[in-house]
Amino acid sequence: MPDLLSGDPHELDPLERQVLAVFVDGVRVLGLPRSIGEIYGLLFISPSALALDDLVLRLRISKGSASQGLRLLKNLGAVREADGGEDRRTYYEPAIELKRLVGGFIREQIRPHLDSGKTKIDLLAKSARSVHDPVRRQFLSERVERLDNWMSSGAKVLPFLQKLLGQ
Amino acid sequence: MPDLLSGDPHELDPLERQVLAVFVDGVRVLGLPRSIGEIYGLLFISPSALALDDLVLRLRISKGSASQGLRLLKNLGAVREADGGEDRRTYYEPAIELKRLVGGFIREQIRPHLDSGKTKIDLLAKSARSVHDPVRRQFLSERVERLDNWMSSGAKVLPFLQKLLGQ
DNA sequence: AGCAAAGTTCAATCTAAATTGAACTTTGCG
DNA sequence: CGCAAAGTTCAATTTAGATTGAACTTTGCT
Repeated sequence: MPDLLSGDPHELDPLERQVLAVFVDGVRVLGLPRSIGEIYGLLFISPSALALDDLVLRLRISKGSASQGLRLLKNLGAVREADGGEDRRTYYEPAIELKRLVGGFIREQIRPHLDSGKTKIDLLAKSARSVHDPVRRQFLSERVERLDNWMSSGAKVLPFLQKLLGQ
Repeated sequence: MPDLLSGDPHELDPLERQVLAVFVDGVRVLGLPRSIGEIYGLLFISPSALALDDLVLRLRISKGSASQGLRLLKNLGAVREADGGEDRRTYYEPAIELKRLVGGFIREQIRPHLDSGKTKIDLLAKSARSVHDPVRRQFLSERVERLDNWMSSGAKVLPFLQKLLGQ
């Protein structure tokens, strides 16, 4: 006799779908792929920690995706291994303190770009200084300096952001 | 007799290429396409305003791309039409005040997402309240409330961001 | 008005990045 | 140890979204 409500015990219920949609949207704004939003979203709305297989089954994504997604989320500090667990699987639970999420994102996704940007701009400044035409050199130097100021402002603002979002 | 230095008078010089690379990278972090970085970057490093055709010629992008890119940049307040100009073309120049760039980005790219997120979360809260199992309802309500708090924090932080980056 | 240059639109195409899945490595139980 | 379950890796595939280009509209000069 078939299940009265849904053909698959792993199927997500409507509320879970709604939550996933919010997170899929959220991570897209941050430039992260859909699967990341789905994984974090499901962990976020699940009352108990989940193993990789649970994600594969319930989200219908591949083991590869789940594995890579969990790694990224661990690196961001957005997910941690739950201690305990009966079997030998690793169970994951979401970090739900905004402070931690923001901190991880800044550390992993923002800072590296700021740093490599700073390097490129330093090189640019050098190139600009060695331009022969003095009018052009002057103009370029001004623009490069402005670029440099933007970077500094960005770097200065991050600690404030963290403080403001720290709980 | 061929040109001694480069086959094409429109070709970008190495310094211009470096600048474009910085902007292409920069806009990618913000989730915007490469062409946007190229267009803004070229305007940023050009001593005079440029017309759509200049962008097409120098960046070797299509008229369509240039037109759409300029529209987006105008909407962001990152580019404005230069007044004057000899012919009937429209010439564009970059907005170079960080305040303006940040403001436009927040208004066009961040706020809409925060707003639609808020809406979705309100719906979620409703769904959560109508869950029958009291244990599950309690859990869901807590999580949804947390989500709501995140949104509020995000909304509250934007004015500070603007203030900190203003000037 | 008539015309050509300027600019816009959007379906078709291309491309970069996400996802898959099968082969592989690791883990730890019996 | 030997084995199966768990997890990882990465080349191949798929997909989302950026770009193109040709048809179209708009603009303003003579």
